[in-house]
Amino acid sequence: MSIKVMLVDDQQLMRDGIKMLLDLETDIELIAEAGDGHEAVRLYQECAPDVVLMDIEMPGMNGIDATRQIKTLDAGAKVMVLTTFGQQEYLSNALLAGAQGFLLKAVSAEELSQSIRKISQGKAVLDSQSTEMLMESYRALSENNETNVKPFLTVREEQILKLLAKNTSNRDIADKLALAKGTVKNYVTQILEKLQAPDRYQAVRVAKEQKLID
Amino acid sequence: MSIKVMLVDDQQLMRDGIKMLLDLETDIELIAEAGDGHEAVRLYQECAPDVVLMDIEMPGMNGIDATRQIKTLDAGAKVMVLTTFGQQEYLSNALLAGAQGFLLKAVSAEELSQSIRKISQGKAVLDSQSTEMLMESYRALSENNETNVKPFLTVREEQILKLLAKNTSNRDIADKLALAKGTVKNYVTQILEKLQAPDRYQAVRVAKEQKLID
DNA sequence: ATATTCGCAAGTCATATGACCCGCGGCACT
DNA sequence: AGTGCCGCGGGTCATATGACTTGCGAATAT
Repeated sequence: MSIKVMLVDDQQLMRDGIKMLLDLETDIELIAEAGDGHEAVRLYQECAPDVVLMDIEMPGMNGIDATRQIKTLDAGAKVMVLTTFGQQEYLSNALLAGAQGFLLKAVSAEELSQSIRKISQGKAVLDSQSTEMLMESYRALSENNETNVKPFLTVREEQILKLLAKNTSNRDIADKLALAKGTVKNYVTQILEKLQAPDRYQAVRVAKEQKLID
Repeated sequence: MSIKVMLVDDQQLMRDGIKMLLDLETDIELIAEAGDGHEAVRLYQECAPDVVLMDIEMPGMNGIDATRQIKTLDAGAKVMVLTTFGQQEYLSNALLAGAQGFLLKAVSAEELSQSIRKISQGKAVLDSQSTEMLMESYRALSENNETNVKPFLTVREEQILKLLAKNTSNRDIADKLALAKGTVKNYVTQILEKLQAPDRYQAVRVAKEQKLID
């Protein structure tokens, strides 16, 4: 049983070239072609290909939006984005749209067919350059991620956290510290955010775990 | 010129196995072996290998810390982490420690030697399963990342941004809007954060690009 | 002419406030 | 009993303030 592939690209020449390459592979069958996003979505429903090769820059609907729509229609769809330019933004958008694969058109024919086989088995596919970019982005994001950088509370926040641990109401905390009730609520919200807790009770639990109090 | 590889793993058997595999490759030369992190760091400086194959779970210093140290000594070091278990945490830590490669020991001999060649050329290497995990993590992080969800300004912020665009000083903005100077500064800071700009001038530039003003 | 100091603009951070929303329990009206 | 309204606690958000830091240029001292 050969792998059924749909090819989406606005350039006829590119489509023809890829068609030629895939013709050489006995286990890969090109069953549909589309020239823009709308056509791609329509044809996907009609042909149910195993793998979609998706260009990004296209007139009408672009490849990212098309990918999103196809993934909405069929969460199991396997979409490999295939693009000339490896901007970080393209990669990011492709992944967020749900693509499992992302290749630059600079890849060799051999690499393309191997990648099609991989993605058809449900594996994720990324070329080296994009892997590098993704790693970089991941590092940058991790470092910025507030869950990593905000575990510590200010003096006021700690005061209030201690009262929370004694099950004190906002009203009572406000009286004790001579603050407006709204102010206390605000601090509680801050604490919840910093401790990644959904409410005051969980916050106290987390704080105890992390030895911030008691 | 063959690729000089250092192998770090606490299990003798694993080292011997990999040695055998690499012996079959004429362009890959195993020049050093270490059984824990400390030895790895020491030997790295002595032997200056092109590529380090690094296990994670080891007695004494683990592979993650060793990777971090090696990358501190030599930012251009090429470290490929090679591990039995593909936990998300291992992958994340390896990347944050600076590894360019991450492979599960489930890979084939063929894949290992190909990966060594790739990483020696400065390319990033990830096996399919880890690629999948990294994509997932990236998606999760991106969604939580406040830089993506906060492009919009409040009424006050917009007011102030417009004045910034006219090159107004904090003092003058404060007078015009009947606010304390500190308040204005605070709004400016918020705007900078939301627009991802380092200062007021860049903020205005970004705002114009994104059609938020003018 | 150079070094020092002073002041100011910009920016960061903790603090503070109230408007608003949501869910829930009690209470009145039917 | 059912329905609807009220009050209240909890939580989020925009707003507001001033203490503190830093970089820079102008004034002053050497």
